[in-house]
Amino acid sequence: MVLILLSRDLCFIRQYFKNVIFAGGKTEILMESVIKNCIKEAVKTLYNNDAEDELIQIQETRKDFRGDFTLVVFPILRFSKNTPEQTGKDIGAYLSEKLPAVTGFNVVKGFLNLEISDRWWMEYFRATAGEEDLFSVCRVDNPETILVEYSSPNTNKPLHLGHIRNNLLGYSLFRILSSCGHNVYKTNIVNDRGIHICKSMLAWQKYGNGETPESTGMKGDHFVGKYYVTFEREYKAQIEELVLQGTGEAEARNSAPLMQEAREMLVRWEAGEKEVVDLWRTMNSWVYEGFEETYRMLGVDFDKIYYESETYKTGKEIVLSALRDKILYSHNDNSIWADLTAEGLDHKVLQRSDGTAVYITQDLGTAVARHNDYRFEKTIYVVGNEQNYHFQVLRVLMKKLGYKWADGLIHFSYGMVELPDGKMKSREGTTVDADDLIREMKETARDVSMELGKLSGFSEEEKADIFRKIGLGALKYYILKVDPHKNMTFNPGESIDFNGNTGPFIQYTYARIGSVYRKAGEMGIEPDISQLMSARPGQKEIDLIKLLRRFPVTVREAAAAYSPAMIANYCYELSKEYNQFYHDFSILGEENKALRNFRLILSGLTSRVLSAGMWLLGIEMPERM
RNA sequence: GGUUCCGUAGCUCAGUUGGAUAGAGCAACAGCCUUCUAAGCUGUGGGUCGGGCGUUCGAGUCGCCCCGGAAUCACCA
Repeated sequence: MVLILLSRDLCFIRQYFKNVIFAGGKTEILMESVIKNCIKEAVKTLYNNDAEDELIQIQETRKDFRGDFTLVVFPILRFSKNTPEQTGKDIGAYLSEKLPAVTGFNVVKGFLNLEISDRWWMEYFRATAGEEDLFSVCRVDNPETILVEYSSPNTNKPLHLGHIRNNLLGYSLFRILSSCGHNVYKTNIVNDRGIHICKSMLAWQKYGNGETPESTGMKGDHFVGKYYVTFEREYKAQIEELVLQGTGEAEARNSAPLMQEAREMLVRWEAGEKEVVDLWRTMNSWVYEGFEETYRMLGVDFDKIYYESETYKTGKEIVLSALRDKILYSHNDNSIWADLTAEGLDHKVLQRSDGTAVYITQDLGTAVARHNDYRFEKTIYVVGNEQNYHFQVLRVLMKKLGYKWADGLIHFSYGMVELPDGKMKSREGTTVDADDLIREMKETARDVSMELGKLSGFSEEEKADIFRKIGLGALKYYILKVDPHKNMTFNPGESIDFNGNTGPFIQYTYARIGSVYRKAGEMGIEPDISQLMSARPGQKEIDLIKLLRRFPVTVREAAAAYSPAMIANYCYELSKEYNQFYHDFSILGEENKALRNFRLILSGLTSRVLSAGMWLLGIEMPERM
C-alpha cells in the first residue's frame, strides 16, 4: 500500500479510477481509502482495537484550515481513551510515518488535518487529464434498464413554464443515469383523449369557420389552445346566463348546452364515430407539430411516445380481468373499485359507472405496455408533486394486481413553479408560455451581448446560434439549479440573470478557456501531458485539482439523488474557482514553460469538465460569447 | 380533519451519511481592464437556519410537539 502510493506507474493511476468505491451510499476515492485503512492500522497498533468503518470519517479539509483531508477524531476516542488533541497527534504521527503522501498534519480541536504532497495531487491530475472519458469513473457495476417518463402533455393547450421544468428535469435525468452506465429510454405519455380534448374540438367546430394553423399562421398547439380558451369563455357565459335565469351554480355547470355537447362528443369519440375521430386526428396533429417545435427548441426528445388513447384500452382490460378474479369489486351502478384500505389507502374507482376509463386506468395500461416493451427494472415518472397520492395508489394497486415489478415504479416528484402571486393556472391565463419565454430569453441574450459590444465580426447566423445557446443556457440553468423537490418562484418581472450563479457565467468561463486555447494555437504552444510532472503547482492550482476530482463523485451522487441541481451547483463552484485562478495568474504569459504547460492543461480539463457537466443538464456551450 | 412536502440574509437559492466560525448570487456601497474575453475579480454591510424540547462529544441536518405555507384526499386529469 505504501509503495503503491509512491508508484508513478500509469497502471496504478488507471487502477485509481477503477477504485471509486460506493458502499452504502457513501463515496470514497482511493486516497480516502488508503488513509482509512492506515488509520485502522493505527488504532490496532496504538490502541489494540478494531475500528469499524463508520467510525473513521474522512472528509476534505475546509478551506480555512491547513491540510487536504481531515479525520474527525471524536469517534476514535472510545479506543484511545485520551483527549481529542492527543489522539489526533498520535494518529497524525503514525500516518506521517507510514504514508509518504502525507507530508504533515495539524490538530485543531477534535480534527486531524492531513497534508498531502503536491506530487500526489499532480499524479492524480496527470491521470485525469489523460483520461478521455470523464464518465468512466461513474459507471455502475450492474447497469439497469430504466425508463424515464417526462413531459406528459395534454393535447388541448401549449406548454408552459411548468412543463419546461418537467422536460428539463426528465431529460437531464436521462443523461445523468445514462452516463452512469444504465440503459435509459426516454418516454412520453400523451394525454390525447378525454373531455378536455373534446372541448377544444367542439369550440373549433362551432366558432372556427374552418380556419387552420396554416391559414392563420399560428403554431398548432397555440391554435388549438385558443379554442380551448374559447370554449371556457363561452361555457362560462352560458353558466352565467343560466344562473341569471335562476338555475343553481352546480346545476348550471352541468346542464350548460356546451358542456352537454362536449360530453356527447366524448361518447361519440369512444364509439369511434368517423367524423369525430377524424376531427380529433386533425386537431391533435396540429398540436403535435407545435409540440415538436417546442421540444426541438428545448433540445429534448423521446425514444418512444405512448398515447393514452391506446393504453387506456389495455388498462380497461386489466381492470375487467382483475374484477373477474375478484381482486376488484363493483358497485350496483357497475362502477369498478379497488379496496386499498389494507394498504393504508382508500377505496379507489377504476372505471366509471358508464363504463368509461378514469385517469389511473391508462396508467395501468401504460405501465404494462412499457414493461412488455422494455422489461425495465425501473420506470421513473417525472410528474409534479401534486400527484403524489396518485402514484402511491398506482404502485400499491399494481402490486395488488400481481405485478411484482411494480416496486420499480418510481415517482420522481418535483415541486411546482410558482409566480410571485401564486400558482400558475391555465384557465385563468396566468401561465408563462414556454414558447414566449424561450423567445424572450434569446432576445435578452442578444440585448446583453450587444450592450457588452461582443461578437462583432460574426455572421447573423453565428450570432443567432450563440444567442440561442446563451438564452437557453440561462433559462435551463435557472430552473435546474434548484433542488427538484422544492417549489420554486419565477418572477416574470425580473428577467433571468446573466451574471453570478447563472448558466451564462459558466458558459463564459468555458468560452474564456476556449479563447486561451485559440491564442495558444496562434503562439504555437501545444499542451504536453508528458511534461506535467516537471511543474510545481501553487495552492490555487491544487484547489482546482481537488475540485475537478469531485466531478465523478458528484455525478454519481446526482444519479443516486435524481438531482440535476447537484451538477449545476458543482459547475458553478468550479467556474467560480477557475475564474479566480484566471484572474490571479497568467497562463500563456507565464515564463516558466513547465508551469505554463501545466496551467494550460489545467484550464483544458476544467473546460472539459464544465462542458460535460453542462451537457448533463442539456445545456450547450458556446465557443465564444 | 388525514396524508405528503416545504420554511436558511431584503429577494432567489446552496449547504453531501450529523462535524470546525452557516455559504453563494441578486440588490446596495467601495475598488480593479496598456497584459490570455470586466457576462469577470476583490472588498464592505446583511442571519434567533420558523419556534420549542429532546438524542449526541457535536444538530441547519435526526426524533417529538407547536407555528406558518403548499399539494392532495373527485365516477377531473
